[in-house]
Amino acid sequence: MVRGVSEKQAESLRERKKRRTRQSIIDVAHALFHANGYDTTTVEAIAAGAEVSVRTFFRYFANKEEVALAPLDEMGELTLTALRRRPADEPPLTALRAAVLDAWTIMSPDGESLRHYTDHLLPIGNASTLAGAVQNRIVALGDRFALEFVEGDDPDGPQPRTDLDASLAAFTFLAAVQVAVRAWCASDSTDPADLVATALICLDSLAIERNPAHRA
Amino acid sequence: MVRGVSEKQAESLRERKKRRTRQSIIDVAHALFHANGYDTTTVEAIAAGAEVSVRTFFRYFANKEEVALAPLDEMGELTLTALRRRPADEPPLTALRAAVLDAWTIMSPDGESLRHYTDHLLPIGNASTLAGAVQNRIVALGDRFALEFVEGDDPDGPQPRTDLDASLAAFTFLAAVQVAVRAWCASDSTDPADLVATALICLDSLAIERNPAHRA
DNA sequence: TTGCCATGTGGCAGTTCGTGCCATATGTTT
DNA sequence: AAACATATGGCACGAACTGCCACATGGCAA
Repeated sequence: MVRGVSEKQAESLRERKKRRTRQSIIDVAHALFHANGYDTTTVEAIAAGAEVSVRTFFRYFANKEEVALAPLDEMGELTLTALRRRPADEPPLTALRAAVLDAWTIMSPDGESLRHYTDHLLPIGNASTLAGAVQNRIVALGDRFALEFVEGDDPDGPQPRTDLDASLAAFTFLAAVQVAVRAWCASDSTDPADLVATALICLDSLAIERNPAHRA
Repeated sequence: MVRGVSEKQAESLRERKKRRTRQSIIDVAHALFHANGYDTTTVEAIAAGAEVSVRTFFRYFANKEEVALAPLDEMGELTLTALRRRPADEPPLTALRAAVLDAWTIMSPDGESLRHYTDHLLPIGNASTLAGAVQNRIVALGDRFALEFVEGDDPDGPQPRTDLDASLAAFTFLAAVQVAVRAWCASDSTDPADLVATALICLDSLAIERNPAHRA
């Protein structure tokens, strides 16, 4: 974080307090989730640990799921940022593949940062209560991915095409990543590098089954 | 329903009552959802309409979502059954495409049966509260699809392959269908035939973006 | 410093979903 | 008709949220 110093003064005391409170809630919540599991951890306990009232907790997070999935959201934002840095004429699947690799590995070549996320998200992935909420985030992310491709809507570019194509690229991509994540979770590996490897396999074989002859 | 008569006697009075109660709950619930929306319809109201206690409602359905998505589950079972009728040596995506067409159209060439489902599911699709639960069903269905491909595990068949491939086929397929369903819902069409057409477009263009040269 | 205004916070009452427990009612079998 | 299995209802309870109002705290101007 070399830059960012210059704009630090713009943050008032109020805003700093809010940031700290928010982060404190997240930290306490994830510590409790890790220790006791998501379901058995009450909002009351989180609020007590973060030294705020339950009412205030719900002012920072709309529900218990939101605080649990904050790291997932952060990862999504990271990927989206990486996607926006790709050249506009790149085919969607190529750009997405590169973007997720950037977000996962470039930012931390040793995989430590990715591990930071997986550590947070692995125990949560086992909470079946959260599965629906996770999927919701993924769908929302897919829509934002798709928007990137139709927005760069120059008619001469080879890729942009229709909304349907953009959505298809985004959601097949996310399906591949999900398959990889689920396979990695099901395996006994805890090494983030294995996750990256699995994801690459899935992304590479995304389009291999092009049926030679369709029976319409 | 020509057959099925022979096994009717096997259903005792108790079982008949339970079936009727269950169906009554579903009917009342969906009528209320249609009239007032999912969120504002309380379990208490459903139970009252079906003339059972709230406690009994929760013996038939684990939660409010389950009764709302009962038609979706039924459609999933239909598709799975259709999939099992496909020849074992068919490529996964081909088989899935044919299966969903069977489930959607063959069983009712005029599209009336499909409309029956869309009528039930369209108002529910607008309830964002249910989005997560819907996704949960889809993931569960995808796993069952994938199982069909690895179970038929004859090493000489050209398709079965690894678990990863099976999952990829299932989930990219479901992603395409979802994109189609969402596009159809976003459009102003209420004609199920348009849904089928959109789904076919999505399924056909599933694998078209095979990037000629990957930059590994 | 003083005072005013905007905003963040806590507490409380209330709604809804969902569960455990036990008594009662209904169907089934001998 | 008695004995058994199972379905139902009612109640108490916990936990997630929400609306409302009073209070406290930070920001800003005279």
